[in-house]
Amino acid sequence: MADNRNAAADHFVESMGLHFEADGMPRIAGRILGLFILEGGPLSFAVLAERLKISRASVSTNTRLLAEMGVIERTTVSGERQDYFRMADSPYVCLLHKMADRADKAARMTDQAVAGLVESDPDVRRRLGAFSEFQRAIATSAKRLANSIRNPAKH
Amino acid sequence: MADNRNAAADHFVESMGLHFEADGMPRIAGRILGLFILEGGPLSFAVLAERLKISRASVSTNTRLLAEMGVIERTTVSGERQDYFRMADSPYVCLLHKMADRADKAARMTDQAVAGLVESDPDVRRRLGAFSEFQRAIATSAKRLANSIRNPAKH
DNA sequence: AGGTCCGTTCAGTGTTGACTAAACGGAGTT
DNA sequence: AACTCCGTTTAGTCAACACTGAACGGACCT
Repeated sequence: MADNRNAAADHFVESMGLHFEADGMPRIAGRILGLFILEGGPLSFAVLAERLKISRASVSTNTRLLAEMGVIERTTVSGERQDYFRMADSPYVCLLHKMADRADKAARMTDQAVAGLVESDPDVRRRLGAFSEFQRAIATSAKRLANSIRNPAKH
Repeated sequence: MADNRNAAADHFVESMGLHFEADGMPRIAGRILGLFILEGGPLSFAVLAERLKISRASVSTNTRLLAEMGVIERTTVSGERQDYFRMADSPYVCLLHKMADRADKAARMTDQAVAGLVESDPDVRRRLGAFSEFQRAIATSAKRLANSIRNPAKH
């Protein structure tokens, strides 16, 4: 049967699950992405549930999560009632944007703290500024990487 | 009293806790780092517990976590039996290294999957290669950023 | 020795969140 | 209409883990 994948593929799917989990995301979302990297082509809702041995509810939740992140896209197949999914054109760019957003948020939060300080100890401002700069550096670095992926005219 | 900080400072400490929690780390670790950014100077074990209103057990666990990450360092004060902690010289570089390590690990994991494939569908190899490249790009980007922080002789 | 001040470890608690099963609603088919 | 095939939502379960209190052990002082 076609789903009798070899051990390396299974291990990859599982590792992607753990990698996602270490990132604070649902393990199943990682497994789904892993399966798409391996299988590529559009996969149906039902196939995802069957291949990964997960409930339809988990498929629904995690496909939506991945779709909102921009990693996969929902498609349809003519003559089919089922939903199908396929990888987005630039599946990884959105992950970088997400990283950049989080860092930007932390930077803004820090700047807000600086603005709200009553005291003016220069050391405090310096340390807060250093952290804010650090977060902004992460954000710009992630954005730059995202752009270089979008148009590979760089090198 | 000296610990009657203003609201902005308290809010910053709490926000750092949430920021860390969103990263999959203990909330208390973030609060401790936030307090160090604000207070700077060496803080004693007991002061950390008192200021943040957390148990000594939590202080023990999370200071060790931050120390292992390289964000803070354990110090001593002459004539004092208590442990003291202060921010490391480059507190944020280690965070970048940690990020780089995770990406490198994912890249290696992916390459391992490629090596273990029995089939040779070029599309599968291409997609796996793209993901591996993506992770390696993150790793090198993080390392570059770490270096630029270490010696700001850049740009 | 006893006593005090430390930090760590361990058992227990509480909470968060992923995951599931079942109920639900919508759309197509008969 | 009733029926079937979908995907979503919701209530509930389960496991992981942060956090605490208490017991522990080590170091210093008397």
